[in-house]
Amino acid sequence: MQSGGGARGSRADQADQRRAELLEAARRVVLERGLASTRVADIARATNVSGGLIHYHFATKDDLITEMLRSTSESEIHRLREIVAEPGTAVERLDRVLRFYIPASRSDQSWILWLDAWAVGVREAHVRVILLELEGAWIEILAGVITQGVAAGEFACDDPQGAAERIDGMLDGLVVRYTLHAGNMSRGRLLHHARVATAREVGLDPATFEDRPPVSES
Amino acid sequence: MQSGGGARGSRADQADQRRAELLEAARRVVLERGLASTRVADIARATNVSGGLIHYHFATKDDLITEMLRSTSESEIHRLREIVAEPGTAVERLDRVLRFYIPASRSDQSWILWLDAWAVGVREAHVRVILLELEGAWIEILAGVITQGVAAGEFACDDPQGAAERIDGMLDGLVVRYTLHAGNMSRGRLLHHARVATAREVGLDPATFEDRPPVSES
DNA sequence: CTATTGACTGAACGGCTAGTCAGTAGTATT
DNA sequence: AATACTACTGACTAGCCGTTCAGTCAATAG
Repeated sequence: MQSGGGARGSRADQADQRRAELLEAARRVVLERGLASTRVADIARATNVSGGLIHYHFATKDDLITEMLRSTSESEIHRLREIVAEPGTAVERLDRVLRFYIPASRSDQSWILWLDAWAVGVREAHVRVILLELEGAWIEILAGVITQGVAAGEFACDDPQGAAERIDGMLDGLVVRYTLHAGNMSRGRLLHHARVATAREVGLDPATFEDRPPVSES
Repeated sequence: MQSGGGARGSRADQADQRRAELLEAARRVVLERGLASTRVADIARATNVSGGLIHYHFATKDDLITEMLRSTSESEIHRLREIVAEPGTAVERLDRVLRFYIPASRSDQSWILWLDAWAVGVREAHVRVILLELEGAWIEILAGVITQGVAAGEFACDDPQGAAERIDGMLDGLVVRYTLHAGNMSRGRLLHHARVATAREVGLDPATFEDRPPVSES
């Protein structure tokens, strides 16, 4: 006689909702204060909840943080897959991926999370797994778009996997520079670098990317 | 205790030597345990010294860590400058820089330090300054070699600064991948990527780098 | 010689924080 | 209505860790 109807007020739903709320709060707090300075009490305060409740839903702080990283990674991968699935030429879809990679502005701090996670991932295998999945998805999707572009005759590239790894690596490194020293690397310059290097990898004139109209028009 | 070999007996020298010893121990311990898990007591133990002595030479733990990062960065920059100063064609010197960038083996963990430092640098400006100097030196030196190669007629590149930024970024990103998931990125593949992308940036056939006979390196 | 300074020790302090637990209120079950 | 269960609270605890400090010993100065 379980209340299988799944009404919004059911206890199972309430618990799931609270868990999601705590994960989201954890993400916000970690972005704001950094992983090393984030306390369980900070996350509790950000949710207007007692400290004890955190440990009712998550056995340890590590569990909470790890699940937060996992859910963030999964949602990034999901959005990325949506973005490449949208219609367009391979050039358009590839450029969309590049623009999605790069923080929209200085206030977009989502990359800070991964800088923190890299440092933790060096020591903790379960975090490393999440990072590997995220980076693997990026490379796989980049390689897929390139392969499709080659098949469509848009690109010339005899090693799409290698090209994807190089592009992904370059973006990672440049975003670090952008995140850490925004004064020395504007978003425009970052995007320019991404497009120049990508154009070379797929055998196009860099202007092909640069000159694309910013939004659909006409 | 021991008063060294005679000339090094003075108290000022003793203090300097102890400071250097503590910095070096701090570096070893941080590489081994990670920045977040490094305790003052760990560094004291690694030096066979009391915990109190650390604070006799360094006001706070942060001071010690920051100075350790600074001295490590400075010595890396110094070695890098030596490497480019050695004679050879621009191709040879550029390839030497690439090989110096990439960890010699899995046991070369020096990059772990910078992964930790990136995460800290997001929050702390004095660490960020050190990172900016280090990355700036790399880019400046890469751009210098490329410019010289262009002048010598070896390279074709109309934007050496941009090329250096892209190469530096790609190396950073790929080394992260190598450090975190060595199973997915061998040193050979990393070096291959570096050479392919660099060759494209300076207008050479990638085989130019690949086919060079292995030169004894430091 | 005595006085002073500098390097160093080891114990102790105090602030901080992850995790615990007994209790409460509200909801589903019988 | 009585019972059982679930989400939640807030006070508490245990232990970690940076920092301090009184005191020791050797080297140097006067």
